[in-house]
This record gives sequence, structure tokens and C-alpha cells, in this order.
Amino acid sequence: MTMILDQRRDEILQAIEQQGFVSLQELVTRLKASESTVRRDLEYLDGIGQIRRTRGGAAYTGESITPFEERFRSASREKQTIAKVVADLIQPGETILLDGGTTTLEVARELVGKALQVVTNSLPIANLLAQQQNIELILIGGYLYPRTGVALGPLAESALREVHVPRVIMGTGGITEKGLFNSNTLLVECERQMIAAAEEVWVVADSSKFGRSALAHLCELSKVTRMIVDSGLSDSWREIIRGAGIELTIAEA
Amino acid sequence: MTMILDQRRDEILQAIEQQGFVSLQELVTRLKASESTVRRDLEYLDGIGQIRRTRGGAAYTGESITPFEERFRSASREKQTIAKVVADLIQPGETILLDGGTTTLEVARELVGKALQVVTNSLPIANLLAQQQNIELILIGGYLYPRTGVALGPLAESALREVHVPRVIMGTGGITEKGLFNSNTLLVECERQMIAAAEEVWVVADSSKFGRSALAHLCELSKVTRMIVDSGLSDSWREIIRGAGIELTIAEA
DNA sequence: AATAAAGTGAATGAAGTTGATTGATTTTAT
DNA sequence: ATAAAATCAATCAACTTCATTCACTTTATT
Repeated sequence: MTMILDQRRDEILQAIEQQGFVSLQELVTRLKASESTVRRDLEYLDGIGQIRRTRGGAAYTGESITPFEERFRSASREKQTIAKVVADLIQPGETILLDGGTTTLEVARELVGKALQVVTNSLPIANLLAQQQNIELILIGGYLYPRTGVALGPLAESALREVHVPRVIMGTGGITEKGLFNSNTLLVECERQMIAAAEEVWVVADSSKFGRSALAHLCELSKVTRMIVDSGLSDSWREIIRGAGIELTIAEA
Repeated sequence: MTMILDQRRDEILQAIEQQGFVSLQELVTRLKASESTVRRDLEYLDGIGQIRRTRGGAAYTGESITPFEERFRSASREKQTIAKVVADLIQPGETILLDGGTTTLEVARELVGKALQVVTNSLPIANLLAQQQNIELILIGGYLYPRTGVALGPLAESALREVHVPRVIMGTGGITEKGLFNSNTLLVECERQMIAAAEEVWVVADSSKFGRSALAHLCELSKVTRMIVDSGLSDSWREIIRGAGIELTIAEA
């Protein structure tokens, strides 16, 4: 039951592409191949310039089909723990709508390996999940907003009108008693449509977002079903959120 | 109780189309044929470019977003020269609809630096052009077809119904007197919608595609406005194409 | 019905791949 | 500065996959 050469090398590339670096030992356990074999694979991939060998493993060379630099920018510890908690709350086989953003991208990363149906308007998220065997990916199209790689505009909105999902997982620019905010009116329009398409609205936010507003008002707190926040959230804010009828989940490290 | 030759080869193609890769042993048990026979089939299918043999089995040749299939292979010289010619034919400020595929991806590469509005359903193309300052990118969403990274299905089709462009640039799986072909029925449905959304239909194809058909019929030759082909195209095919009222542009190296 | 052509399956040795072992080299901890 | 640990390249035997050949069967042609 040996794995086929090309497939194994493909997996190595994917791992490096996703993580930026993999250790030799990690590859050995992941691929269930001997150290010698993995070494030989790394030697080959380095030879054709696909990766760069380093002592102890191999690193990314920079030429990629999935350009967005989000890949490497390591998210804050808070975002990572939030993402882990969210991923645990999602059952295999579910369908989720994933908004764009750094925290939701972190969530997507944690979803790797699960069997899911994911709907998203984010190019970085699509890139991350497109290669996953057991994730069925539905892309929301539209005008691609340059810096963030998120599809917006009328095309996105009308596509969202055609889908219906049990839950949407959204990031946000800021949260006050008045509700959620984001920095961009086009984005807010699109996110409203996401809320309309979903039965439950889950918001992921690190505690720094609370008390901060932004250019565009997205919605009232009452629209939100659940929030997943890191443990840095003050007691008074916990009160306010719970008082608004939102199920509050604190992600402990 | 032997299986008909063509039927067996068809099954091999289908398996590869579905899984992206099949091992020789898997085919032997599935088809109940001897190793020798399967080897011969793979040799033949590789010879006509339908699959790519690898040690231990065979892989999909169509365009793909995964490293294993796309990355190791650089586009042929023919495709590159075709792409250069197409890019020269496009004026700054234009709007074009770009189909997915290896040749169109090559075209996208040549478009870098131009000021354009580009509409596409291809994830690799979107990734390539998303960072370009002066390209406004509109993404057609839909079910993201694994491996190829192309958005298809009802969502893609209804998005395409909402756009209108002066020209679409399409690849194809094969061309005969009967028209254009492609390997996948979902894809063909989507491409029909592209044709409907555009005033002019440009087809980019290397000469090896001529005389070759594929699973699904896309459209008649009469739908095509212009073809850009490498110089390897035979005189008789040039006659046929021009005879069908298509403007034929030969891309010289 | 006889013959030719094409397709099939088993056998062979050649070529490629794998995992374990060895000793050299580099890094880390003391 | 030295010892211990980790990483590495090189080598070898077992194993897998491959192309080639040959005898046999099926299919098409005369």
C-alpha cells in the first residue's frame, strides 16, 4: 500500500503552499513514508525550483498560483483560538456561508480536512479550500475588490439571493451597542444580503473590535445569533452582548 | 467475456476525469483486464494526449489548479505565441470575457500591464489578475469544479445572464466540421451562456485540437467570429475554417 | 472457410522506487 | 569548548513498475 510518487510530491507542495514551511518529520508522519523517501522528494522538488530546502524541512519559493499574501501573515493568537472554537462547532456535512476577512480566513484554515459545503465570496478562502478533496466549494462572484480579494457588487448580491444556508460566519470592522459596522459601503450591502440568506448569523471578532465603530453601519445586534470572541472581552461587554439575546462563546486559549 | 476496446478506454477516461488520477492496479481490478492491456490502453490514451501517464497510473491532462497537474507543465510554445497574438489584438480599456483553460490562462498572463475590464469564471485567472492595478476584475461565481478551478453550474449561468460583453475568448477541447467540443457537459452549458453574453466569440486553439472531438458538443462553427491558431494548422483546415465564415488569425512564432 | 490483422494475457529482464543503515556534518545544550 | 542530538548524503537490498516479447484468441477480409 505505497503511495504513488507524483501524488505524494503533490501533497508536499500543497502542504508547503499552505503553511509556508513544513518540517521533514511532519511530512514523514503525514505521508507515512520513510525519511529517505521524503528527503528524495524534497531534493527533487528543490531541483526543479518548486520549493527551497532548508535544514529540517522545506520552505516556499514564492511562485504560487494562489497569490494573496494572507497565506503567510500569521494571524494573532486570539484569531487562531477563535477560529479553532468555531471549527469545532461545525458538524461534518454542514453547509456554511463564509464571509471574507482575516478572522474568517483563519476559520477556513481550521476547516481543512472536514467534509463540508462552503459558500464564500472571498478569493483567498476559495484558494485555500479549492484544493480540499472533501469540501464542496461554491463561489459567490462579483466585482473583485482589489486589496481584499472579496467579490462585491450587484452580481454578488444577486448570487446571494439565490442561495440559502443554515448559517453565515462573518467578520466585522467594529461592534457597538448600535450593532455591527464595516469600513466599506459596498461590502456592507453585500453582507446584508448574506444575513438575509442565512438562518443563523455567527460573528467572529477579537475583543479589540468592541466599542469601535466604522464608516458603514451593517445591522443591529438583534440580527446576530451567536458571537465567538476571545477571552479578552470585558465583563460589561459580555453583559451587553448576552443582553441583546446573543449566544456568546468565549474562546479560551 | 471481454470488454470492447473503446468502451474500456472510455471507462478509463471517465475514471480519470472523475478522480484526477487512477492507479494501474485500480484499473486492472475495475476493468477486469490484464495489466498488459491496461498498460497498452494508457499508452494509447497518452499518445493522443487524452491522459498523462505517470509511474503507477495515469493522471488528468486538462487544465488544473493543483500543483501536481498544472505546475510541472509549462505551456507549450504554441499556446504562448497564440496568447501573445491575442493580447495584441485587445485594445486598452476594452471589456473581455475570459473562459477557463490553459490557453486562456496564457492569454491572461499576456494581458498583465494592460488597462482592461476582465470577466472570468476561472480561479487561476482571477488569482493572476487580481493583483493587477489597472485591471478591473469581475468574477463569475458558481460551483467550483475541482481540479480545474472553474466556476460552473446554475449560479454561474445566471450570473452570465446578467452580463454583456463585446467579446468572449474561449478555449476548447476539440474542433471538427461539426463545431466545438469540450469534455464536460456542465462546462459546455456554462460556455453556451458565455457565447450568449458576448457579441463576438474568439476561440484560441493550438492546431492539435483540430479534427479531435470530445464528449460534449458545444456549438456550431458558425457561432465563432474569430479563431487564433498556431502555424501548424493544415491548409485543408484553414479552408474549412475560413469557409465557415470565421476570421482566421495564424500566430507565427 | 482460409487468411490476415488486431487484441489479449503471461513471462521476462530492465529500470525505477523504497526503507534501513551507515558515517559525516551541522546544530544545540551544557 | 565539548558532548549530545539532530539532520544529512550515500549506499544497498528488497520491492514495484515498466517495456518487450511471444503464444494465443478474437475479429475482419477475401
